[in-house]
Amino acid sequence: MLSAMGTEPRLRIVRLLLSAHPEGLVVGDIASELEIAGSTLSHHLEKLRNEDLVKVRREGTFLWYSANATALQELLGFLFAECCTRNKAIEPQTIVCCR
Amino acid sequence: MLSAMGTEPRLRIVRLLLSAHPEGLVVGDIASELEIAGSTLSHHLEKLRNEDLVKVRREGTFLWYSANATALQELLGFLFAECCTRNKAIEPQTIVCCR
DNA sequence: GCAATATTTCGCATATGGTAGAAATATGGA
DNA sequence: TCCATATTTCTACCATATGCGAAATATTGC
Repeated sequence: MLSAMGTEPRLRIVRLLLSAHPEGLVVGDIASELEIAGSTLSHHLEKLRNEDLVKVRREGTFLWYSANATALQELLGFLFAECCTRNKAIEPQTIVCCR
Repeated sequence: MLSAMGTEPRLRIVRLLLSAHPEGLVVGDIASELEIAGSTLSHHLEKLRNEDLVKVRREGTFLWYSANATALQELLGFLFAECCTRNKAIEPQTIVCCR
């Protein structure tokens, strides 16, 4: 997952999808918004799909991509555990300000 | 940072350093623990250094590498903001169980 | 079935990344 | 100064990743 989000184009895609959460966006709209060629975008979406970071649903000829909150939660949970729980490298409060 | 931690060898390095936090480890010990050739390890450590994910201090002929908590905090904070604050894709409680 | 639109797959050029041996550098001590 | 040890730099090789145009596939409506 880190690797999949570790390139500028794909991080931009994920951020864009998050900002349109939970509906997501149609491929064409992602392409025009981020100015990525269709074939290139399709390639990146495949990688995100492989890591389950995005979900797809078809609506007619359109494919709606959306961020997969569950996967992001897993990733965030893993990092949080590594840094704050399993080891005490970071204080939880420095990240989350939940009461 | 995502990219720097997005390869198996480097994620292993970071996790190992976290488990030895805050003292960290000497390069040679990282190499033998993870069974990575010295030159390869040096290459990975450079990438982690470039992203400020690790800190180094010299002690005689030894270099002690340690995880940079501040950088990890930034990364975690960014992801948390993207998923939980800026957008409401994830509920904070699902990650952190702080009272 | 055919046209129109959306998206993916293919093919290719180029670039970047990982690995590791050998040589170079750095440090401390005799 | 010279030696021993730790680590990095150099160099090369191979695999994988990126980007994109063109062609292929999928879906709907007529």
